[in-house]
Amino acid sequence: MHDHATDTRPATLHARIRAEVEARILSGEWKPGDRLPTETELMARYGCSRMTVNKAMASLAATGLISRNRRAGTVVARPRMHAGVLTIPDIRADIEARGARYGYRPLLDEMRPPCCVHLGAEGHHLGQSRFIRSVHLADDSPVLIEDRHVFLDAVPTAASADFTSQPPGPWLVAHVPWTEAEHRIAAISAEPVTAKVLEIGPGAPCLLVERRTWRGAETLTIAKQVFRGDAFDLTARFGPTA
Amino acid sequence: MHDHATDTRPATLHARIRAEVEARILSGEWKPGDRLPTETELMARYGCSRMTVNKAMASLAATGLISRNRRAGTVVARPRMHAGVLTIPDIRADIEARGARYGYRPLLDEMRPPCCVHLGAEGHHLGQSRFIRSVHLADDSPVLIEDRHVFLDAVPTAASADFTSQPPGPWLVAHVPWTEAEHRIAAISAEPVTAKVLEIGPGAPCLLVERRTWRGAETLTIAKQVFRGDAFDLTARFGPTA
DNA sequence: CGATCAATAATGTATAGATGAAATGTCGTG
DNA sequence: CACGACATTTCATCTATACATTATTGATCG
Repeated sequence: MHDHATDTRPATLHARIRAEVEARILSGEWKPGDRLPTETELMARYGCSRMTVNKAMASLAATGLISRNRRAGTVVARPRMHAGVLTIPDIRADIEARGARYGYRPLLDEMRPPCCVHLGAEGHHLGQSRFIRSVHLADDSPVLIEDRHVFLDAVPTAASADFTSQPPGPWLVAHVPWTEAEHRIAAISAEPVTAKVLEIGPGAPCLLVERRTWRGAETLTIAKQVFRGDAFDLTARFGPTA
Repeated sequence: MHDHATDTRPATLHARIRAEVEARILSGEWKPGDRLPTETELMARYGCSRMTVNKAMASLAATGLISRNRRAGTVVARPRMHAGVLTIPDIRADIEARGARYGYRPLLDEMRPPCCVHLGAEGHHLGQSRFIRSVHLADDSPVLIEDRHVFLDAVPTAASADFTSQPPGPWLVAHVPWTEAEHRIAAISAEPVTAKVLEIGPGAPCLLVERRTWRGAETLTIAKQVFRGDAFDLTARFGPTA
């Protein structure tokens, strides 16, 4: 019951320092842009040498969690998702890159009690969520239906966020750092209702993307997106760490 | 002659060491499984302290390019898609995970002159390639058609590889380290010919995956895969570096 | 001949101090 | 008052050294 967060593994000193700093950032105690203690301060706090602190911080900088600058100090990096690893599908950028006008229209926005969310065999309890169903448009024609749950236990600030003009996706990546994400991608036939909303023939091919994002063991959000197959494709790029 | 590989920017000493070792691995000079010099040897070669060498090697180990063991030394890691960052779709594992029997049948295997490959607006010259068209089966029913180019300038050993019983995908990930990959994923309607091979109705939804892989600036391989939409979905998971 | 165990060689971790580079602050001059 | 030169602070890196850890190696012993 004490497994505070998975497990604190103080294997080595610099690993412990790294883990603690990381925990504070992921917990939100140190927010993006915040300056964190100087190496000298941490050195004093942990009673170790600067090299040890340096190793921990260099490691965090390598993964992109923090950003270090000479003299300017070390700050928590804003949660860009890349780390050079992945370009998450940014619908708006994608649409505008094709020269089309992006549009967003929320259809539904309601609170869902915990019981409403049941998926997978996992007994994981997912708390109360805010559920947003929305349509994304390119030049006024709908290209994507999105059903999204944002779990308020993990992201309490989402309760008061305004999703009438801004879709929840960009808001989340801008405000909430995550540690893990899973995408499930499939090709499906459009169901009649879906087809009507997307203005395509029934049975037309659609791209289904189910995305789930975690911070540590907590599920942050689950999204189910249905794209018009003829209007959209995903690209994911994996590159060097640089 | 000076831009040996992109650019050697010896910003710092350990970065330079890291870059040089990395270059030798990616160039194929040091192959997976090879033991590379000990820290003491590198220390002598670069005329620096062991800590500096250690920093470079630790960094490489963190990204998964090399594997380090006490006493046993450091070896070039076999190119798993490392770092737990991405689970590349392994068709065979996926099929067998569902309890089905995996099958592979090559349909075509020929050399293609350089001129045959033309894609994108890029003027990049892609050399001679080996082209393999194949079908992957689950319990003897076809689920995937794959068209693959392997570029022999970048992967000369592929010229003599045996792709009659083993698909080129697994062979490549086992033998060739890559630095960059791009996936383009779309939902399409099956064309009549494709539908016939996949034993589905014409117009049925299919998942199209176009994958392109680089090592540095060189294109290694381009694959176009058409999955039966009802039989398959992709999952990609991005997780912590641990 | 084979199992056991100690020597050894490699990496992993840590400390302390020196040096370098860059942004900030201060002071002096036009 | 404005602007440039210098000093200061602070972080980044490198060196040198020491000890810890661990798997291989090889010698010893049953």
